[in-house]
Amino acid sequence: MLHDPAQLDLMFQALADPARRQMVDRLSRGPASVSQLAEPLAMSLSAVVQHLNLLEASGLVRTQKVGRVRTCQIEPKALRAAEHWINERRLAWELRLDRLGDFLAQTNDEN
Amino acid sequence: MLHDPAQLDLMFQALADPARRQMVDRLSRGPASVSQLAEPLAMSLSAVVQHLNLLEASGLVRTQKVGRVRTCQIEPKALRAAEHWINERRLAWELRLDRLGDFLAQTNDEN
DNA sequence: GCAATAGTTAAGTAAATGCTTCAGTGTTGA
DNA sequence: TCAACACTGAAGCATTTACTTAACTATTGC
Repeated sequence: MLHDPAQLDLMFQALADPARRQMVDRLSRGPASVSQLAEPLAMSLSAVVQHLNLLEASGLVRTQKVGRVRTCQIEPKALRAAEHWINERRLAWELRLDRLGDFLAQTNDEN
Repeated sequence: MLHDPAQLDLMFQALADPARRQMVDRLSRGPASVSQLAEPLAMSLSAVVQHLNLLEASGLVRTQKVGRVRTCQIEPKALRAAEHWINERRLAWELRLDRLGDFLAQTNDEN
């Protein structure tokens, strides 16, 4: 489910913006309201809400509104999906290098 | 070096585009020339070169030109840096959840 | 030498992005 | 009840992005 390309697209796109990464960073230390997320950022609350909506659409953040405050938290599954994508590619490359190394070592032995 | 925010910015931005992720995916299976990278993509070679330049600027891909062909390969260190950023945030969150779980279990025991 | 190959560069353009301000809505506490 | 609070949504705008085409350079193989 989390591996469908469209969702992956939204996630990486969400992580591409420094303000949004800062928000994720803040949320990694615990839940926060929209205003709390906005506080360290040099932009209007409205802008923060727009970023937050993107983060939520990407699945990286989940929010729930109680009364007038919207509380946000990280969705670790989504983070794991992004992590996983990168990890698979890196591992593929590194395993390839290993096999190449083995091959070279082996052909060296044969001399 | 690889943890400076500007570089991280470039990397996540580079990964945000599906065409560029496809290029990284291709490169995870081994080095390729610009034309080889372009082949499965529905866009001009020129567009591919522009994507490639971004990937190189981000540090995710290293290229070297021999004669008239530019050969590209993945830079696993950069991938690891992106992976690491995500992993740290996710772990921070999950450890927090664990501590919270422990706390709740403990306060439950006391009843 | 010269045509084909492999890539590069510049200029232009349409669409997307990251804001802003302003005018709301619903909630809460005194 | 009513002002302050916590957000929300729409419109507008400047910038950036993801392309395109077209003209170009440098290599290679015959």
